[in-house]
Amino acid sequence: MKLPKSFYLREDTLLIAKELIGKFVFTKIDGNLTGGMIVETEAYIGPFDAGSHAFNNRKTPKNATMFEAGGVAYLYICYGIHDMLNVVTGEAGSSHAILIRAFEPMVGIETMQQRRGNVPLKRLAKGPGSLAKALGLNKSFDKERLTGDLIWIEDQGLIITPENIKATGRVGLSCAEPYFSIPWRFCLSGNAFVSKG
DNA sequence: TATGGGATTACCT
DNA sequence: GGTAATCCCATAC
Repeated sequence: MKLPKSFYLREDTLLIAKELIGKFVFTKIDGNLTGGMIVETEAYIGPFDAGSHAFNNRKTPKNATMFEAGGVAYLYICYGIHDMLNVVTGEAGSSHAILIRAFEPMVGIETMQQRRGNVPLKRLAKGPGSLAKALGLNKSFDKERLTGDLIWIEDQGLIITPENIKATGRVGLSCAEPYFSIPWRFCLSGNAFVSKG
């Protein structure tokens, strides 16, 4: 079943980030259904997190989407090249978000390979930039609802036990401690599609 | 109006 | 394992 808006509106973003492991993310763009099982996420707790765009409640036109109520997508361009898919969580104004870093391809693999340039299956959606590209997403999908028919996340009843979720420091940040090594990255232990570690 | 940096990836050795 | 590619936008002048 498609996750309802209430799933995203909760304030416990770290819990949601863990719960997203083993869920299924899909997009349907130009009639092409693509997606797979989420195996890696990172939490960004806006106001209290120097690694977040919204640290100290810093609000700009660029990150305004993070201040929306939960249940929308926040797409951000990094290094001018890579689009990244985030899930906004919490009530309006919380500025919490979760970066989807990797999924295991399941549906529409041919379409995703065309978008990615026929890279091997193992690299299809490994890493946030690759993932967004495989799903056909870019900044024009910023602020798109996750409860509509364009981008959504499903619970397919898969149970992931806590022992199978590994928490580590986040990747790619250049911010100061303790934010650099705080374990707010979650991945499915031993899964071959996790981007790192 | 000018400038610097960024939640990365891919390719070369 | 190291490094170049690449471009939007927030900040400063």
